[in-house]
Amino acid sequence: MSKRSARGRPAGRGVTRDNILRAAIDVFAANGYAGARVDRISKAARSTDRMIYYYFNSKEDLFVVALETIYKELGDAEAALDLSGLNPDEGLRAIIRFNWNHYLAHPEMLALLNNENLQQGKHVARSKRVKQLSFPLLSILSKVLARGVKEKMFRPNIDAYDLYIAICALGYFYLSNRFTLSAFLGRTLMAPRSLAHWEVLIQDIVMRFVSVTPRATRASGPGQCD
Amino acid sequence: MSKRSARGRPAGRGVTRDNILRAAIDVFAANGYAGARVDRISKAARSTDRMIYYYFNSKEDLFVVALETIYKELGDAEAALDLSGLNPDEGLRAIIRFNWNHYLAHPEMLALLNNENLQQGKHVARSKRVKQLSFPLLSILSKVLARGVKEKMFRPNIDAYDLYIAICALGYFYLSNRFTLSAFLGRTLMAPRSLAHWEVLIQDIVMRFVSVTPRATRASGPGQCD
DNA sequence: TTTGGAATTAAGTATTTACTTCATTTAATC
DNA sequence: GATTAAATGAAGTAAATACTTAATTCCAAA
Repeated sequence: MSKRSARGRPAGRGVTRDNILRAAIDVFAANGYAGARVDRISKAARSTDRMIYYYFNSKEDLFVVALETIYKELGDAEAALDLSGLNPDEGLRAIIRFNWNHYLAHPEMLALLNNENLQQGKHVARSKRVKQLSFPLLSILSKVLARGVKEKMFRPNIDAYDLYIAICALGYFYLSNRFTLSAFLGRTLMAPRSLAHWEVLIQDIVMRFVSVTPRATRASGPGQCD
Repeated sequence: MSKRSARGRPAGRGVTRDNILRAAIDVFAANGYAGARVDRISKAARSTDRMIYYYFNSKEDLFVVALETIYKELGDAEAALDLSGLNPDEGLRAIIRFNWNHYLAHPEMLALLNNENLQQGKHVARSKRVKQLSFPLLSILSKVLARGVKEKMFRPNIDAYDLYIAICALGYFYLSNRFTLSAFLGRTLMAPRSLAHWEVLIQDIVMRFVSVTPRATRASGPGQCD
């Protein structure tokens, strides 16, 4: 229990700021905007309340930056996605898996977005930085779709936006609503087998929707694992 | 602006209690559990803080009852669903539409469930009353599925739970995340045309998934309306 | 070596918030 | 009409909470 006697400028530049931001994402995700307490954030960041107002202006501004951060991380992850060398079928499957795995790896994102929607998106609407971010996945999806249509693998007239929303929905809802779903269905949803099963199922549903010929879908019985 | 001078037992039995409960559902839905203020609930109910603690023990207990209430209303609506005389295809479509329209008609439900999931389902887990409620839709879905398989319209080995989650996901996410989705996609999602389009799309996606022969799906271009 | 400013600590403050105490009033019952 | 208990009003209270004021320390450039 070493007493932190350091003052002035102990940590490297911006380290405190980043600690606060990370702590804020966690605490906001765990407690919601209104439920998150400023002093809990500062404690989790091993800093003080004052520093929050020093680096960010207010609790609300901090929340906006937290939102922007997770959006930026999504955009970065999308940009790193490489689909070259995949045919439309495998390309689309890769997109679906990417989406699913990003949600799985970033539960804070789901929580923050849920919060933002509970507040009717008032922060996203205001944030200019979010609007400036780029999210390549949608255009990647568009191209894969078009390629699949050209190669007669996918049906024409499928809207990329619609498809994107459907892909997100199937993954997001399963994870975001796992607690009420679990209670409701009396089923465990987070076991590795269950997760792997759902990952396959999402792909099957989407591929069946876009494909011209309903190719033999993989087994869909519960508990499928790799 | 009649000044309410009444005291004692002015309103009919249980009216105040019900006013509070309705107000609580609204305020919890609009602000989240932590963001909801007791005095805002009492004001919205045209009552006083005191009455909240008289009829419900605490803010938390009130939230639990609010949850139980919206769950009960879902169960009741499900019980009123009549699918007799429909073939499996139309039966499943009716189930999907019912789900979608229930979400659409009860936005408070989505908000409350989101909240509950943000709190990791701690209230649903505790509530005995929720566990005692009956939700007939799942068994209805099971039967429709089985009938469809028997009549060679649906593929075998489709899990009813999986299908139920998928149906919920496609509707729930679209509505629950409409604000961030709107900002993200730069699209209006709540226009009547958009809603009608999505209602059709959900059905197409699900029917394509379960059907043995991918019958001609209805037009999927954006902006479909009846 | 001096110094200006960035970073940090300590200690508030005014307000809000969930919840209570206690007296009071009305409706039903005898 | 008296009695009783359910229902309500008025006015608090102690704890939390978002945010400030102000003093202090360390780093880096001049």
